[in-house]
Amino acid sequence: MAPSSAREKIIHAAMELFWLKGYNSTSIADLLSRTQLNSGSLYHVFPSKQDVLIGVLEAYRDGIEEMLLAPAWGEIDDPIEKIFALLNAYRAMIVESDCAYGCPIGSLALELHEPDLQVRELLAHNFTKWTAAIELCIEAAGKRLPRGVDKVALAQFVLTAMEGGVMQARTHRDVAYFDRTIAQLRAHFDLLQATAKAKA
Amino acid sequence: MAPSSAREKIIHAAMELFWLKGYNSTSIADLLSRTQLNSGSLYHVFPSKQDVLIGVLEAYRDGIEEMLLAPAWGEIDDPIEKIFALLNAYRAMIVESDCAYGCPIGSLALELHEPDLQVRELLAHNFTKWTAAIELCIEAAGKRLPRGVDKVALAQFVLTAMEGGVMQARTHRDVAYFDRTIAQLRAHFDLLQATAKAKA
DNA sequence: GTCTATAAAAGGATAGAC
DNA sequence: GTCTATCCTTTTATAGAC
Repeated sequence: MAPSSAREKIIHAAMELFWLKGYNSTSIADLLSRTQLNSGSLYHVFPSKQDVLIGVLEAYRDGIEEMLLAPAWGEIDDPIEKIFALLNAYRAMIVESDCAYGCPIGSLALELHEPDLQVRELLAHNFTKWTAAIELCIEAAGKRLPRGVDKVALAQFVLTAMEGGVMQARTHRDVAYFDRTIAQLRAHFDLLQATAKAKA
Repeated sequence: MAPSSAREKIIHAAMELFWLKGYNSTSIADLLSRTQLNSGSLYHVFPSKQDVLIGVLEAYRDGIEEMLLAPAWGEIDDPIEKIFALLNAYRAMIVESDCAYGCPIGSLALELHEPDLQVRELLAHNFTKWTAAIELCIEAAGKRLPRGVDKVALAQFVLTAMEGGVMQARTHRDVAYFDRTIAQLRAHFDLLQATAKAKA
């Protein structure tokens, strides 16, 4: 599990430090001290700090199934429960961090005010992969949800609920803000399912 | 309308620059050049950069009615339409900024990873005043919403939808992401109203 | 309360030997 | 690919005259 190459060490450290401190507040010196590497090694692999950021965003993008979805879903089969199990995984991270948790992608998306096109597209792609996974659950729920429901919009709404709930829980340092958001989302799904049933 | 005192000039400039560039990416030099002041004047009023931040957050907190709610609501009386009129005001800011708009409070809440207690409480207070205004609308909607609805949770859910919608619209540089989020929130309110009506 | 000059440190990045 | 040393800029903040 210990990262081997210099590249892996740096990406590993940067994923953690960008998450804990943010991009601008993480210095190259922070990355070097954390990895026990020297600047020559870092700059040999990453010509600039932004290239580290790109590597981090690619790692999140490529690891979403293995790092996030698979652990959250375990043996859960029910597609709607998979959605709420994913949200519950975020809840666990909030609690574990004493409510300081922030979504690494969401935080970077708001911290970086004038990102290069490549960075912005990687942020967007991370969101798209996340919502695509939710869309598959919504598809799989089939007739339990109303016929005319906008599946894309509903999947994005789940992401909205996660991001908004995480932001408020973090700001208030109180997981109840997350819980109330998720309870509302659950109510929304329940109402949709009741609607689908009534029309059937 | 032109700010008079040094303090007002700095707060005015900082509100704009923190919003456009973020807190860490706005330097004291940026504030000085924007205000045409010298460092002596700034540090006479604000002993540190963080004190400027505190002043900015206080200004947002104290200006929420006049700067945000009053313009958004104009002559709208219907309490539920007031909620969506406020969200529509955010939509206008998104469009006006070519989808680079970020909520100034939400962006700061995610950019600042280890804020002082005073800063964090000001961020939280800004959110609380926002959701309190929504809560009043929900109260005013009275029996149009179901009896047992959690008004606090629903008001926070409106903030969640705004923040999540803004985040996605900005990241994808496409207002449609905001629109889809708000459409889902509208559907949620419609379902709640239908429920209230059916039980009446 | 505002001016100019400057300290003191941190930041990203580079050079050239090995 | 990695090492050490260092350049150059930016940044926050201070000093002391006016």
